[in-house]
Amino acid sequence: MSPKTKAKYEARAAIIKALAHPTRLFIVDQLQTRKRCVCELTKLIGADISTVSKHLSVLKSVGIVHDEKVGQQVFYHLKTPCVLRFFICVDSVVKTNAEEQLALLR
Amino acid sequence: MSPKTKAKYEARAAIIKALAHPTRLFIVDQLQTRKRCVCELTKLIGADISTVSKHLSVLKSVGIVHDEKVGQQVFYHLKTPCVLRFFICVDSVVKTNAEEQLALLR
DNA sequence: TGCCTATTTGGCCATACAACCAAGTAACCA
DNA sequence: TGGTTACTTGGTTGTATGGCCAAATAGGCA
Repeated sequence: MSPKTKAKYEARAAIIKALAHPTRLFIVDQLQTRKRCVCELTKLIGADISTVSKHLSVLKSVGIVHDEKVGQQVFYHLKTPCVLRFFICVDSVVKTNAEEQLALLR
Repeated sequence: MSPKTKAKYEARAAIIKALAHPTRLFIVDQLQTRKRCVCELTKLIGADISTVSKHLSVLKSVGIVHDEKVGQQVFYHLKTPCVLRFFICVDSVVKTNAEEQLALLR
């Protein structure tokens, strides 16, 4: 693989890597409808606020979300809603796997 | 997050995690046109064959690729081509990031 | 059968990740 | 100004990942 090709796939992988965590996928899904502050996401997720803050900074660093400070709160919103389309494909893979698993039991 | 919700996002994350590596993204891209054996992919990638084999097993374990043994060779093919659509969105994120980076320099 | 080729698996090591707690920063309010 | 709330950052620890080498497995051919 040439250095140029390698760099291309590394750039892509960095974005996908940022999505490759259940909590971050949940966050992306929650931001689908509206922007939310860290405190709200923390309540929904049920982890330490520092953990949630770090997940958000991962998503922000690759440009998937954007943040906006309003008073003492920081609101995050989805910058690239196209990532939501991932779910459609991913869910179809999950479903196919489950069906194949079932078929094996017959 | 309820246990059920958590399980849903964990299942999704497992699929995305399998894609979150430059070499595996390259493999998926290469399988877009036709199935290929491990040896061919190994040449294209330029890593140890054991490394490539492990990457393929990661993709296989989550149901993104399928393998088929023909003689001494094992051919892998893309089982869920919808993952190729990820690239469109991901590349747009990469491009936007680059543009914003440029804008900062002005 | 015995060798050769293709691939997988196990072992090892270095690095990266995710979680929590604790400490630091920033904005608002009394 | 001093306290409170909201958030981020640093530190630590355990676990997962990715790479290579070496060994094991499997199919084909002499």
